[in-house]
Amino acid sequence: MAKEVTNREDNYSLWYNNLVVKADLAETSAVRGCMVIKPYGYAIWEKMQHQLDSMFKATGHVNAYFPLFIPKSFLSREAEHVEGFAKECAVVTHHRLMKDPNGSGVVVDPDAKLEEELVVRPTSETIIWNTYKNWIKSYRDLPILCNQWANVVRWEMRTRLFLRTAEFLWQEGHTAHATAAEAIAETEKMVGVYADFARNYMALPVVVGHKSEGERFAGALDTLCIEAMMQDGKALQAGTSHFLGQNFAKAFDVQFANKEGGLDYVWATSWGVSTRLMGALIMAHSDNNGLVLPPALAPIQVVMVPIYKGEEELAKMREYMQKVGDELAALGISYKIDDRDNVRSGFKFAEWELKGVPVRLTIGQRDIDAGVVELARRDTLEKGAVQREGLAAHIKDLLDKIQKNIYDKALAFRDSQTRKVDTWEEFKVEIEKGGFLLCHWDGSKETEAKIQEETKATIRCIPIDSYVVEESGKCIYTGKPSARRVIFARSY
RNA sequence: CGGGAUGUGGCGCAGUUGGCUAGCGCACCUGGUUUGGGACCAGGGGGUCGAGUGUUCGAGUCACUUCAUCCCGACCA
Repeated sequence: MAKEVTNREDNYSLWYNNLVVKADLAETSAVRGCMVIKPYGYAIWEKMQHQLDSMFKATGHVNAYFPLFIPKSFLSREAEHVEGFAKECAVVTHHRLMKDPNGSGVVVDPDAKLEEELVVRPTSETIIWNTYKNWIKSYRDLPILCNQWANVVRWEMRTRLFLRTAEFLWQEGHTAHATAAEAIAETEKMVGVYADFARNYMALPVVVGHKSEGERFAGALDTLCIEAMMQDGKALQAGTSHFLGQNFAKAFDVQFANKEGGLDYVWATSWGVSTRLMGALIMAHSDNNGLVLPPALAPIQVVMVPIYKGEEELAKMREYMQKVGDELAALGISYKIDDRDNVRSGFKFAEWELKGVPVRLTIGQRDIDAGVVELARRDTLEKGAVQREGLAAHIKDLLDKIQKNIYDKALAFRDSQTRKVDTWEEFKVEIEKGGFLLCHWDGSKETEAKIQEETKATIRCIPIDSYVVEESGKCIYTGKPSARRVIFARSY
């Protein structure tokens, strides 16, 4: 039988697409650019959601929900914001269908035209700030620290499962503060939460940094981000946290009475991560055998496959494996007993590897007799016998090791693909090889645009916690002075 | 919206210069033998060839139109 997954090395895009489909994560839908997230894929997303949500709660945030539809006029209140999103909005113009008078089927009822068109939210700043206006009168009403879990629509020209779909799931935090300092602190705090989540749960090494002016969120004064590197050397923006200044407060006239009795505009932030994180997870760790899930996000951490002959022996195995399962559950480890009788064990091995389950136990009569189980690690593909005695504790320890190993491997890869480049000639050669290029840049939007035009490389971020190189040098493109290096890369 | 390609059972494909009953692999169903790395044997079901028009005695195959999808650009979390 042919391999389910094509080789990463042959065609990274095709490999990625096949993997997503074969591992039962998602598939394209009948609607252009949209995606069906299948139960297994959604289970991973739910793990992410729950972890992120608890981290948001721990930092004082609460959840709320705002409308899907945004009056067109709201979007245009903030000039840069509308410019950034206008080209990719889905617009609702009518509210009723009718029978086609000239044939069969239905047509849009021309009499049901909306007075004002509604935009399906590409992001919720405008509708939320229009709401916050009513919530905020005094400094005593601040801060407001809300998050919403929602879907948004951005009508992209070209889509790719998880990484860029016309509709996607995400969370968006929107906060309101009395002072700029407090809002900036919030922006920094939340990008820190994202970095923590990416590193410790997704096992994804990320660089925290500032976006350049050209890459900044439409309407923000500053955008902080986490940037990751995929196994093909391309960069992926995995999360953003924006300091919005008073732009939205001014656009929606949100003022509050300060302690001194004067009126001030509110300071705002917004921050979000999306199902794109699923794409990052898949592309960062998977190999040619399929998905590799970090234990912290694996819906199933341990799968047990019985080896048996006949009903009677299967029943015995079930009983034996259930005891192992109970011990695992007692330590908070999720497991699955794959007792399907209609597929062979070899098939099961391959299938669970494809789905990225971190640990597999194979148990047959000869293991029981010897007081061992066969244990296979997904991350290293090693397998060997482990004593039945103390098995659950051993696995608990092992899951931590696997989590760390996956992170270390990704980090080592990223470091190996990151290098300093000092001349324009060298830059043009190196960018073709992929990876992060640490370069001096004169800080201008124009230079960044020209470099992008000529090489398709963008400034991923001005790093603040990894690859920080504060040194004077000359811009690789213009030769003008520069005080630090920034990260250039091609990106998704 | 520009450049390129592809549409044939659920999926992946073959189908020579138009020709007879449209094939193959995987998957599926039935029976049996198997079961420690994606089993094997036998039997079986399922497609009018993206859609439309035309040329022809005859079209999966040729022409035109149209739709859809994918890739490369522009756009992007």
